[in-house]
Amino acid sequence: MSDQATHDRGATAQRILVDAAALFRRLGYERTTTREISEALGIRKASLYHHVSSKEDLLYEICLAALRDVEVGAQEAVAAAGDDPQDRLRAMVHGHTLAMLANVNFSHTMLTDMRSLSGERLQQVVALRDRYETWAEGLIAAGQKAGVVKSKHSAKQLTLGLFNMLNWTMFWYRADGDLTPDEVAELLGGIYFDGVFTG
Amino acid sequence: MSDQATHDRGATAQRILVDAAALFRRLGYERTTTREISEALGIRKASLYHHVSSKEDLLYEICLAALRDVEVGAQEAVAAAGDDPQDRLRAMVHGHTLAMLANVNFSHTMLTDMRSLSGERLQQVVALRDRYETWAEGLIAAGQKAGVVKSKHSAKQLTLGLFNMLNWTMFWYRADGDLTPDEVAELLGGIYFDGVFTG
DNA sequence: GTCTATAGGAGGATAGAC
DNA sequence: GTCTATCCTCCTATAGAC
Repeated sequence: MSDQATHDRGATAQRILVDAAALFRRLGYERTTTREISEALGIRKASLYHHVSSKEDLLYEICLAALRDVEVGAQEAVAAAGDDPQDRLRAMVHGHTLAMLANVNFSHTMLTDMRSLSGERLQQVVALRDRYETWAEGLIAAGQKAGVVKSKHSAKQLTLGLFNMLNWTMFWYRADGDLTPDEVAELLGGIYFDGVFTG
Repeated sequence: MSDQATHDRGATAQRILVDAAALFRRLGYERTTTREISEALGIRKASLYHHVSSKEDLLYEICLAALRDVEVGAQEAVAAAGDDPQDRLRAMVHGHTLAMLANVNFSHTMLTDMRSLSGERLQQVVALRDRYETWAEGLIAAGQKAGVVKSKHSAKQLTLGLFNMLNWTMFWYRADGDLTPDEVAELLGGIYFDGVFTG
């Protein structure tokens, strides 16, 4: 998790977020109890509330941190990639994947348990996600305009396909698995950009 | 839902599954209460238990039905496709996508809330899913052997990419949206097989 | 096959001492 | 900043009448 993510939080509050995200990924937000979170931290359940105002607050902070980290990771990679539309798209996939997998517990929680947020907070998280996806759609549209991305489908539809390819990864990625984050990015980008068929 | 899915269930029990799956997709399994399910059916909460032995039973039946429908849909499509490895892979994507979207509430619940099953039932559902994914991996491996699928990555890794591309669809697909199931299959297959870059 | 009533437990959150 | 004790609500599931 970036320092930026937590620059205004105490060290304990930050540990709570990290431990909670690990539990949320494993058990799901609704199934995880505040008692389990406190036990992971070695304190009593009531002590949590000195640092956090509610369980839903934890979810909210995790969603914001996850979205911000991926957005920053992808956009910095693209900014460093120069002007070539294909290079920019490859950089987006690489930056997105590395940021997502560096904090896979956060990304997983955000994508699958976002629905447990209530009212305004849900709308805010959805709006942030939509803003990011619209930015990605712009990269694809630029590629189409330059003639390097196929135009059989709209940029909107190709963006749906892009996030299909990227998002599901958190369900099977393991830090101790066969593939490094770089290799995952290379695999997914290779398929998305060039396909699996020869010729 | 296929008749096969439910040939040994009463009509009411089947309605309960359908209504429960719709609620589970919208709210999540853990958040959905038996009261909400019973209200969707127009009966009292206690009356549910005449048809179903527990809330978890509902989830279990939904997972089994979802897996079986997709597996049957994909395998029948492949059987009808003949011997060409590329045709067989295209048929798999088409059959899988149509079956998944025909019962998107079931597929969504299976893929996201499977983790709420306990013990033996979870293992059983995971084993069925793994069996299906291994079958799909075999189609890809056959394509590699025939030289029509790239061999830069292993069949296992290309299969991870395939289900990335397919599974996330249920998070955004809407029956009243822009795309028909056929168009979704064409979009996702087009990207997976041939990529989005020109040339 | 559906109902009313209730058991029995767990969950999130708070009060107030230390 | 952490603790013990407790409140209050809501949940799944069952009992037993109709």
